[in-house]
Amino acid sequence: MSNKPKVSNAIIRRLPRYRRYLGVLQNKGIKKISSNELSEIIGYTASQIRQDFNTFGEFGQQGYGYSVDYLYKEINKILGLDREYKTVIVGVGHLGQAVANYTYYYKIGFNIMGLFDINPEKIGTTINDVEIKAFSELEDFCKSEGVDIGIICVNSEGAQEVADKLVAGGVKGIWNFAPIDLEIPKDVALESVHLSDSLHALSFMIKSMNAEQE
Amino acid sequence: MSNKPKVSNAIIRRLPRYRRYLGVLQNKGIKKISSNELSEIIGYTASQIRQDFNTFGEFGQQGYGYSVDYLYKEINKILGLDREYKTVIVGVGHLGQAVANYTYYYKIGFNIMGLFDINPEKIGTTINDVEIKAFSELEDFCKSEGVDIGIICVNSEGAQEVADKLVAGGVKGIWNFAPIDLEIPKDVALESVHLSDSLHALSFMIKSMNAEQE
DNA sequence: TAGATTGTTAATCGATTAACAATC
DNA sequence: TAGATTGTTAATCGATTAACAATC
Repeated sequence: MSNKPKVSNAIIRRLPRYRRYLGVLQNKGIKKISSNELSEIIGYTASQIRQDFNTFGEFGQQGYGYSVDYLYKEINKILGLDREYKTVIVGVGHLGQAVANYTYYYKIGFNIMGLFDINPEKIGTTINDVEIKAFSELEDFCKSEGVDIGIICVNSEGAQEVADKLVAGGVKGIWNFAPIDLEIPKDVALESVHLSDSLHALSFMIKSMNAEQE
Repeated sequence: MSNKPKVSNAIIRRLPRYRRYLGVLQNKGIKKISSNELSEIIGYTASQIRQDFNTFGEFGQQGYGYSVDYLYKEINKILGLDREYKTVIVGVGHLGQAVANYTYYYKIGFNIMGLFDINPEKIGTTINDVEIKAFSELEDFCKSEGVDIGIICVNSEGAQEVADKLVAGGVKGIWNFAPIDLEIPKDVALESVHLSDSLHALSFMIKSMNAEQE
């Protein structure tokens, strides 16, 4: 067991954002950036940026700043994006298809090995050359293919059952879009996108802003 | 100008979750719940739950607990869900359609008044009886219909332009699914769902868990 | 009334910011 | 070298938790 200090959730949420901004800088051909310059565009304090990076190592050079290319590569490594993942999508409604096309389009190392649904009319058809299979085959498929990540795009009623099959199939992480908090073993990573929660937070913010103007 | 203390982001993110759990309790026919019982199922400490609620008022009764029905209704009010919102969706790809069907299906006060796209083949067709219109009509439509919320489901290249039109059209909030941080006036609420950031956070968590087992 | 549980103040904890020595 | 900027320690701030008086 390693004794790395646990990385706070706050930092975990900022890391992909750093990556995103560094990607933009890289595309612009910018070669170096200081914590102060990055602070200007990303909105975190320079101090926080340096603290965040130094949680994982020393990526800068005193008097100079950070090399964009190097830092981008290092953050990719930190995020575990220096490898590929085998994924399956369960539930091929609009959301499932959106996610399927999304990961397909961006080709970023999350490869869709299989699509699963319970609708007999969908089973056997394909999306981006990947065939839609019956839900009953999910667990065996995950085992035989060595699937890393299960993406849940079914409704809240079916989501826990899907999660159970994915866990039984040996996935290491679940990306959940059903509006429910899944129960899974603590050695399986879980990331939920609760769209309704997000919309309700927006509703709250709109209300708060109106209240301020009174 | 009201002098309500600004509600922290941490609380804003917990509120929809309280609502969700209270909805489940309500469906189960449960009439009262104590902060301790709620703590058991939602995972926050009882102390935090009481603190959160008391940010907005006194909703409980000493010696008894909280009435599920009453608390649910009050949290709805706090979130601004005691009214309806007029929305438009810009970008009717799979994600836009997923969101359209989602809000349509749950019928929760976010009414889709219009759908917009730049693809001439889609313009004129309908989804759930709502016609897809040309992007060029967006601003005028928002003004004339009094649209409250704009939902951005276009790619990152077009997103800022869409946001500008929505703001010009007078929307009060933007729900953004493009993987970019939009620049909008500070009196317009912005909630972004960065799917790629979410997926990358999952990747990080998977990596961290593997590291722990070493 | 007695027991239970809230509302609220006080204490603790963790995250953010500031400061500055190290060093390129 | 001198100036700039990181890496890192110290100070501050805010959020969470604990404790308990109020009260139903």
